[in-house]
Amino acid sequence: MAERETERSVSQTVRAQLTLRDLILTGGLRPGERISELQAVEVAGVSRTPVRMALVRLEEEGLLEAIPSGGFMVKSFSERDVLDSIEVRGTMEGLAARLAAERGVSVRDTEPMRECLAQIDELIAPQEISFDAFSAYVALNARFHALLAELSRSPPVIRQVDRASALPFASPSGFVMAQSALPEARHILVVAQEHHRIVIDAIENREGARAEGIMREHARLAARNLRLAVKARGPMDLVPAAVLIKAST
Amino acid sequence: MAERETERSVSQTVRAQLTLRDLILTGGLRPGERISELQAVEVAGVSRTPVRMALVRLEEEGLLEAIPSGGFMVKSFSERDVLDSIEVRGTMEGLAARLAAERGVSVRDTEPMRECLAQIDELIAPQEISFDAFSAYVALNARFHALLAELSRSPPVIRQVDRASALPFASPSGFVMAQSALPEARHILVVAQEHHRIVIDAIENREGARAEGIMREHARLAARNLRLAVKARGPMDLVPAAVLIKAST
DNA sequence: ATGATGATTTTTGTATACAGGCTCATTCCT
DNA sequence: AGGAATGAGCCTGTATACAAAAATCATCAT
Repeated sequence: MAERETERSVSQTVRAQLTLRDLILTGGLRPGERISELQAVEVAGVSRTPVRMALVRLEEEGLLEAIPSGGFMVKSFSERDVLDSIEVRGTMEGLAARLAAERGVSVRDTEPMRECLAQIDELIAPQEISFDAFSAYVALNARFHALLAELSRSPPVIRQVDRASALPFASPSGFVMAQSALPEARHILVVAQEHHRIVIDAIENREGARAEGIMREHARLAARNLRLAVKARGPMDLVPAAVLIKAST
Repeated sequence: MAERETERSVSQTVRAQLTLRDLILTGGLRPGERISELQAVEVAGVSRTPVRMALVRLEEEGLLEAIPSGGFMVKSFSERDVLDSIEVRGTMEGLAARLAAERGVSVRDTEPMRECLAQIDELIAPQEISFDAFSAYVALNARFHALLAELSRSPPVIRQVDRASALPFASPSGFVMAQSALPEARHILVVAQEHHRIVIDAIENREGARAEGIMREHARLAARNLRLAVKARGPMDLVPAAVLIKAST
């Protein structure tokens, strides 16, 4: 009953996973809190089997932690954990970029990325960037990073990049919305775009070290955004999974 | 019935996971072959629920691949995939070493690693290394690498290192047994031990770049072992999951 | 008042039954 | 003879029932 049209064809497991993930990310469950399967069943509106499946998937995603005596609890992250997760993602993207550069790519491969680049250019051209433009940037940025990983042409590398980007706050666009309220917003986006441009240039010129280095630095932009957002004490509601980040001790 | 004493207390899920993993790694299932749950139930001797759980876990481990229409198949890897997986592992271990170096460690932290070092020294001292000594090396080497990851004191980094090492042929000791039959065997072990020594030295001296670089190079030793083993066309039976590696096209 | 112990109650782990979908083989039509 | 359609069998996804283990609460003893 009350099943939404949009979710009608997907499996119960996926539906439960989406529902529970959303619940965790919006703070419906407190970090450290044990997730009762029965409770999850009520929320998701499916039976225990797909709920259990969803919990396992969310654990591998990094949002949940297995309790030794059984069951799962919501994971909590220190600010340091978040910064390290970003560093891990940057390291993996650096590897992807380096391999792409070392192994060479055709102009045909980088074409869709250049398209992304151009579209982002348009978005950040005006002096004042609208909230909607930030949203559009998030999608475009995610696409750019996905394409970059694929440029490595290495399934194992792509897989690991994806896993490193799974945590909402570690993902390439994790803190973009958070910075939308910051005065430094446009500046950071301009710098990020410069990074995008450089990594493509480096890859096309087969400069592996340069490509790797710029992607690592690029990820650290997200780290800087986090620190700025924390210091400003305002835009944190805009960062996904902010509720999972426990106050620094 | 016929339940082994050693496996009596573990959960059915873990038992199924161990059984199926072993079956895959020893070639009981061919790469690309669909794993029937019913068939897995017979093999593991438990019901479908824990089998299904085990299959999901083996998928995240990287041994299985989900089939879009449902179910799982045994994953197959090209030689390039294996080499890339090793590179991923080396990159993550490099990150762990760099962070350890940059953030500093106490002598108390590196003490157990120095113990490992000393024990390995004893093992590889004789000119001829026995098969048993190789086995002992595998355990000691695994312990050293685990300790190194922990030196980063970063749960996200440790987690990602572990995931990168999960594939048998990507693990730090993946190709050690394979090289036991190689003439270059002792030489490689001596060089590997030198790497171990250097990474500790670098970390203690807070030389982040050096620590990172040496761990990357250290992982490439495994890559070299693979190539040697493939060329020699003999010791491949000793490498775990060799059956998953499809002949290079 | 505090700690321990035991019973109750909830929760998770496991097994199994059922239904829908997919695969494959057979057959029929062109 | 080749291809498409149809049907049967099997397989996976889901729900639910049952049992064992864990957590909680109350009661009793110190």
